[in-house]
Amino acid sequence: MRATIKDVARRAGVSPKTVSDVMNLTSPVTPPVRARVEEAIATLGYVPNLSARGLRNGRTGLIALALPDLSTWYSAEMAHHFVQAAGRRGLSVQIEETGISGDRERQLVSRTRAHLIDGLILNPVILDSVPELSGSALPPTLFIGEVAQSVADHVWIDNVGASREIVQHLIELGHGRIAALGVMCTETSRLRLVGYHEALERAGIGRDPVLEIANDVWRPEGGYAAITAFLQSQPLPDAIYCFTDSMAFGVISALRSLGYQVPEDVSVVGYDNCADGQFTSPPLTTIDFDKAAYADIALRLLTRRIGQPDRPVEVVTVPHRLTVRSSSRSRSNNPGP
Amino acid sequence: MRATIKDVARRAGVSPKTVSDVMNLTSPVTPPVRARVEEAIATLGYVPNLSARGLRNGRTGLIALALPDLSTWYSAEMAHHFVQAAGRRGLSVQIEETGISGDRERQLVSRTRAHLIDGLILNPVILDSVPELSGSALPPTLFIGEVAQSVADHVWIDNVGASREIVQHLIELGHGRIAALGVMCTETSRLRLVGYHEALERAGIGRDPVLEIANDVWRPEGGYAAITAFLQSQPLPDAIYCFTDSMAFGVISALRSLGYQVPEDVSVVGYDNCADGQFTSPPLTTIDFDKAAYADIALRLLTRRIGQPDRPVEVVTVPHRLTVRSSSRSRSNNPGP
DNA sequence: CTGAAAGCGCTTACAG
DNA sequence: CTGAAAGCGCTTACAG
Repeated sequence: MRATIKDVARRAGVSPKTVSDVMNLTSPVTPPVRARVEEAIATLGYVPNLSARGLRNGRTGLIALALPDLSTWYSAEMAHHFVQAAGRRGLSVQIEETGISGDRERQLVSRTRAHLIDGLILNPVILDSVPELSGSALPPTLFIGEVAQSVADHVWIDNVGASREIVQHLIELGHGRIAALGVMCTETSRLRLVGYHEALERAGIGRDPVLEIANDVWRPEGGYAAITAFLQSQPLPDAIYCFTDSMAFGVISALRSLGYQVPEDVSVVGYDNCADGQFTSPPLTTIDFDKAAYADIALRLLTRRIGQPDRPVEVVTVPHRLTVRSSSRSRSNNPGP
Repeated sequence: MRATIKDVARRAGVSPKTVSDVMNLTSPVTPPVRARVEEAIATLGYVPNLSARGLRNGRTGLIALALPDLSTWYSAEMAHHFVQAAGRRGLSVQIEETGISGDRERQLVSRTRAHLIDGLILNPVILDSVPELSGSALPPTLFIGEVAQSVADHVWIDNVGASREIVQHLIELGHGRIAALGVMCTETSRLRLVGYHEALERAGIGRDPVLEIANDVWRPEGGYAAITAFLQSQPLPDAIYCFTDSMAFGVISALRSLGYQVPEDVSVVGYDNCADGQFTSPPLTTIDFDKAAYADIALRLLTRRIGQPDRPVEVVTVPHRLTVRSSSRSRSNNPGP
C-alpha cells in the first residue's frame, strides 16, 4: 500500500495538518519539524493522492486538450506547445481526439465535464451548435481555432486576412488561375475560402468554382488524392493554395509523381507553417504564427477563467505573417501584373 | 454549483446508493425507479465527480503516456494510436513529454506517480538506470520502444533484426558505401547500429566509422544538418540508412538542395513507416509495423498489470516488415552482387 | 506554531 | 430491492 499523509505524520511525530503545511506552505513550520517531516516523506516514499486532493480542493491540475487528429502536423505541433505551456504552469494535459465528427465533439464536451479536469481547450471542427454549450455546468472552456461563438474565451488567427494575404502574394507573382484546395463544410474552410475570394475580387479576377477543390481529409493523402482527381479533368492551375501545409505536402508529392515541377510549372502554398514545411521539396510558402505564444496565451486565459468563472469572455487574435519560401515563384512566361 | 449524487437522490426520492446502482449497474433497480433516477440525472445535469470516484475506487480511468517529443512524426502517430486504443477501453490519456533528458524521465516516473493516473506507458530515450524504477511504489508501468530492462512489461520491435534487413536490402541493391545516420547515445541508436553492423559483416563489407554519422536531433532538421555537414568533407555514399523516417525526410531535402537526385545518385531509407513517408519525394523505403496493434497490445498488457500488479513481467515483440518504395534502387552503374 | 474534527462526493459492505 | 453508515486521503476553518 502507498503511504498516506497519516503514515508520514505518525513517523514524523506530528499531525497530518503539519505534513500538509510542509507540502503546501500553508502556514510556517519550524525548521526542525520541517526536517523531520521531509525525512519521513522521503523514507516512506510518500506521494500525495491527487484524487483526494482534487476532491477536497475542487482542482486536479489537469486540463483537457481536444484536437481533431493528433497524427496531423498541425495538431502534433500544437499538442507539443500546449503540453509545454501547461507544464510551465504546473498543469498536466489530457489529450482527446475529436475526429471530424460534430457528435463526438459535443459528446466530448459534456463527457469531459465528468472527468477530472479543471478546464477544457477545444479545437472544434464542426460544432455549429456551440450555443448549447453555454447551458448548465460546463467546465471552464476555451476555444482555439475557427468557430463562430461568443460564449467562451477564444484564441485564433485572422483566417480571412491571412488567406487574403497569401492569395495576394500569388497574384503578385503573376498567377491568375489559382486553385483553393481543402474546401469542406467547416468554419476553418469557410473563412479561408472567404479570404481567397476577397483577394481575387480585389485584384479583379473572377471566381471559377471549378478551382475550388473539395477535400475533407486535411492530411497529405487528402491533398494527393484531390489534386490527382482534379488534374484528370482540368488543366494545371498557375498556383494551388492548400488550406494546410500537410495537404500541400501531399499535393507536391502528387504533382511530382505526375511529372510536374514545383514551382517551375505551378506554385504551391500552404497554411500553418508547420516545422516540416521547411523540408518539403521545395520548401513551402505558408502562413506563419507563433505557436508557443498561441499556446501560452490560451493557457493564460484558461487559468484565469478557472480562477474567475464569471469574468467577461475574451477573444484574442494572434498575429500571423506570410512566410515566403521557394514553393512559390513568378510565372516565368507571364511575369506579374 | 454542480449537482451531486445526493441532489439526484433527493430529487428522485431515493437514496444515493440507488443512484450509484443505476449508474454503475451494481445491483438491479426496478424500471420505474430507474426511470425516476435517470430523469433526475438529466434535469439536474448531474455528472459524477471523478475525483471522488477515484478516491473511493483507487482508479481514475486515466493513464499517462510519456513520449520524447510530440512534434515528431513518430510520437504523433503513436500518440494517436494510443489515444484511440485507450478510448476503446474507456481510458483517457494524459500526455507527458520527456525530451531527451534522462533526468526528466526519472523525475517524471516518480512525479507521475503523484498524479491521478492508474498506469504509465513510458517510451524512454535515455533511462539507463531503469533498475531503480523497481523500487518502492511505482504505478503500473509499461515500457515501449528500446530499453534494456526486465522489471516491467515491455512492447517493442526487433530493432537489430529490422535494421539488418533494411541494410541487407541496400546491399542487395548493389550498394557498398552505406552510411548510417542518427548515431547517438541511446539504446535505440545502439540497437539499430548493431543491426547495421551485422548486415555489413554478413555481406563481408568492412565497417567504415566515417560512415556512422552522429546526430542526436531525430527530426528533419537534424537529418538535414548532419548530412550537409558530412558532405562537406566526404564523398556521397551509395546509400544512407536514416534511423527514422523524419530524419530521412530532412536528408532528402538537403540532398535535393545540394543538387543530388534520390534515388538516382543515392538511395535513402528510413525506419518506422510513418504515414508521411509515403509523400516524400520520392516515397520512402522503410521498416513498417502495425502501430494500431502495437498500441492495443500495450494497453492490454497495462490494463492487465493494473488489475494484477503481481503477475509476471511480459515482453512482446511486435512483428515488422521491410517496405520498399522508390527512395531505394539499384546502383545504375554497379548492379548488385 | 500545532492538533482534532469535519467534510469534499463518491461506493461498498451491512442491515432490513 | 433499498437505506444508513463508514471511509477513501486529503485540507481548512477552528481551537488551543
